[in-house]
Amino acid sequence: MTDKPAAFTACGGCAARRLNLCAGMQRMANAPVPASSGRALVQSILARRVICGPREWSEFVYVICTGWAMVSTALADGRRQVLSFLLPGEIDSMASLFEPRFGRTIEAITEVHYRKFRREEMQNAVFSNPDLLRTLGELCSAERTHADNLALDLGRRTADERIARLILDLSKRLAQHGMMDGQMMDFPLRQRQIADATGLTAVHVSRVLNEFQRSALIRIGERRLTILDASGLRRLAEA
Amino acid sequence: MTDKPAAFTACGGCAARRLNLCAGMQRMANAPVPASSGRALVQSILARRVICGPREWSEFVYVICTGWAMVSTALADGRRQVLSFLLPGEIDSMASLFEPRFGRTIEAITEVHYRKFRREEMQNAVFSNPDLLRTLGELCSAERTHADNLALDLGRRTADERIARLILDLSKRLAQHGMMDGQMMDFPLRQRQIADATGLTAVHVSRVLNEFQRSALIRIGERRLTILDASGLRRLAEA
DNA sequence: CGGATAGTTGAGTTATCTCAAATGCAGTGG
DNA sequence: CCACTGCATTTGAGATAACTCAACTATCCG
Repeated sequence: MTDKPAAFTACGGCAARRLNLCAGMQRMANAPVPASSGRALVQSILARRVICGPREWSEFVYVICTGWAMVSTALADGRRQVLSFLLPGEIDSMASLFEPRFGRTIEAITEVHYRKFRREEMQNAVFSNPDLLRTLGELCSAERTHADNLALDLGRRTADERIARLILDLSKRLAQHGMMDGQMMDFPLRQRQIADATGLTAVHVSRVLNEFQRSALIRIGERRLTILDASGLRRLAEA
Repeated sequence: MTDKPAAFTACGGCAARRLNLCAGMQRMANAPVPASSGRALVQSILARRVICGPREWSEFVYVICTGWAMVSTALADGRRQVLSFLLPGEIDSMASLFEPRFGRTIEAITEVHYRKFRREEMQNAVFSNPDLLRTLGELCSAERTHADNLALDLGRRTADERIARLILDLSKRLAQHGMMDGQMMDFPLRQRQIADATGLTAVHVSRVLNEFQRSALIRIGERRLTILDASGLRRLAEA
């Protein structure tokens, strides 16, 4: 829970596109903390810690600055569905700009630096700036597309397809952030988390991932993933 | 494709809540067509017809006035996922207020009367009225909740749970529209459509539905559904 | 170093799917 | 009005993708 303005250089430069906070909002993310807000709004949190719990009424909107986070919902009996992984510059949902989002948990996957904006201030900023308003629309639209694809994945695609698509989606988003090292990327996800994102079990994820490695599609190790055969992977995913 | 202002009385009175267009927008739905728009914006369409195709660039936002419609995405090989069923007063997605929604098909399930608003006019109306703006936020939030639940259903719930929940969700929404007749409701859905909404096959939907009937939870016939044992159904759904 | 967490692998199970045939029902055209 | 065609539903039988359980190993973290 320390102030770390230095950490923000990481989100300054990237040309965010899809679920990301685009230019306008990124500017906000990097802006100095408004004098009006009486507390430091920049936070850092350890891997695996909860950033915002499902029953927490929060007056803040959270923006990831560095690291990976995830958003999930869960059932009383422990079944859990990951709704999205958040990369730097991303927000848990446009909807949280309007109302606190009950039932969703945001947690850190790696160590995360994030920034909290008072919902009200953020709303005012957005609604008073036509530029930001347009951005809002685009993000809303992108978010909807993401939700649609998730439903299509979970409802209609096979395990292989879902996992291939997850890998490709992450690599694409990381590339947009300039976070790909050739075909290699950071890959801090646990198989359990992949399972909860794809509606599978961890055991099955393990089998599929190993099958992918045996077929020389990808290579995983040291918490990093290399795409060896992008077109093969895409063929699997596009089905 | 005829003008049918009379049809709108049906959407005038209901206290819309979740995905519905609430008070403010309902007022818009019932307002006279702006003189500026050079064509009749009220349409009627037969059951099973497509209202807006997946590749169609539409400058309109569609609001259902009477009847049931559905929104879906599909894969090239025919696999299809229904994203939501639309009841009177509902809009396909808040996001369509900002951008045309490619990849989604809106089709009529029953005969449908719907209204088209020019996206731009609707945007202007919403952004110039703080009341509508608040409504927008609520709807955005409700829509996100719906999407989250859909993912949780498809990824983590059993067939029985999904189907029980679909029935309860529809009955709840119909009740909000004053469209329940005691425990009885219109139920124009084909099993194929239920299957595509729940990520199952039509054959399996048939089995589950019959099992529900054998257990005296529900009763289906004549395109109507009666909930015989609401608490039993809820117990199944809540898992 | 030691305990906890994460990943692998095998064997057996099951929810759901596929295929297929039989029946019902609705709309069409003669 | 009826035969005809096409869709929707039901039901059975068998197949399979993904799951569960369980044991083992590897990796991480304090």
